[in-house]
Amino acid sequence: MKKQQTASMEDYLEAIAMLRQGEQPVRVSQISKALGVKMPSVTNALNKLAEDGLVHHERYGYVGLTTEGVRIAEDVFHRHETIRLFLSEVLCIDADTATDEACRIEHTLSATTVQRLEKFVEFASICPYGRPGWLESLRYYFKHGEHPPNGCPSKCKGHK
Amino acid sequence: MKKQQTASMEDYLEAIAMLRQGEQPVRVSQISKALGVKMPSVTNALNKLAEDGLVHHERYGYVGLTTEGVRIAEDVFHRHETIRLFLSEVLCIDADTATDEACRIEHTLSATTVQRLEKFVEFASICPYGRPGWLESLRYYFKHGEHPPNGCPSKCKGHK
DNA sequence: TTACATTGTTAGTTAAGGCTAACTTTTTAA
DNA sequence: TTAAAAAGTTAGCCTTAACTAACAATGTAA
Repeated sequence: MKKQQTASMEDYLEAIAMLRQGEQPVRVSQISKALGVKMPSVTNALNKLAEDGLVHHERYGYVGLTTEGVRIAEDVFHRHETIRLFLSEVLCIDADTATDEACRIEHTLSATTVQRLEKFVEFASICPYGRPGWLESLRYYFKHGEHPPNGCPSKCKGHK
Repeated sequence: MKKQQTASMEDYLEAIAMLRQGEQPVRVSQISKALGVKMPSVTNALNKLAEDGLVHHERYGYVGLTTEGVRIAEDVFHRHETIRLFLSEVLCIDADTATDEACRIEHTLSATTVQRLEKFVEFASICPYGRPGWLESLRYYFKHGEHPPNGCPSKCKGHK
């Protein structure tokens, strides 16, 4: 029953979950806009997802997620956010690119890798002594292609 | 002319480039084995790639890459290696999983992100004072879910 | 040098997932 | 309250990329 969904189907589930957060009930046209596909593609996808027990969708009516659908959507979204944060916070990729890229990678990363990335971002941001020196140093390295001349900036001591 | 190749076509180019490094001339059967697809799929792919000017392939004969084919294959391989190294060296993903995962992600990462990842791995490994303390600290964090009790281990001083 | 195994190709099928065109249902505004 | 607009669906088509079955070429061993 819990068959693995394709990247495309995961995108539909994720989009529905996002739209559900607004006050409006979710409609085919909204999903279409959100994903940049035409409405017939949405109808088609919803039929498949309904068969798999992940959405409910009455003809010409509203779209909703089943419990299992919510579970998967949240999982995808979690992967998305983890990747986006990593790209943005650690690799200093600009916000829009990071979001785009997260959308593509979120479907191909293993659970383990996502876990590690998550811990990594955590490690980088919840440092007990403020932003760790190595992260400053990394940014310097991104910019200049070499380590800072005097080693880490002052905060490295704090991190130690 | 330089039309963007699909993930699948990139895989074929990459596989051919790998096989070319052995002493044997590259054959359809080898590509088939290397990618885990049947021979007709290979023939089909080679026809497309030949049309795009990326491989040459005489019927019932050897397979080779054109200059442009080599360029793309090397680019894919470079992405692959960068990702694999990051997963393996920084996130401590085991070797086989890292390779598998790199195969999937290599097709979806932007050039910028690959560059940053590359610099990151470089930053982490070519530290002027030996393995940086924060990397040890990161591994501790992976294992125990929290920063090391006494801050970085001794090598952090070295890094600073 | 012929018979058989291996290798490669062709033709046709399937599945996913997009699209357009045409039709139906629902909503809205005159 | 009815006509037009908007929203949704259906049907049919296209592309990618795999597959099997059947056929063709090549290589090898008796």
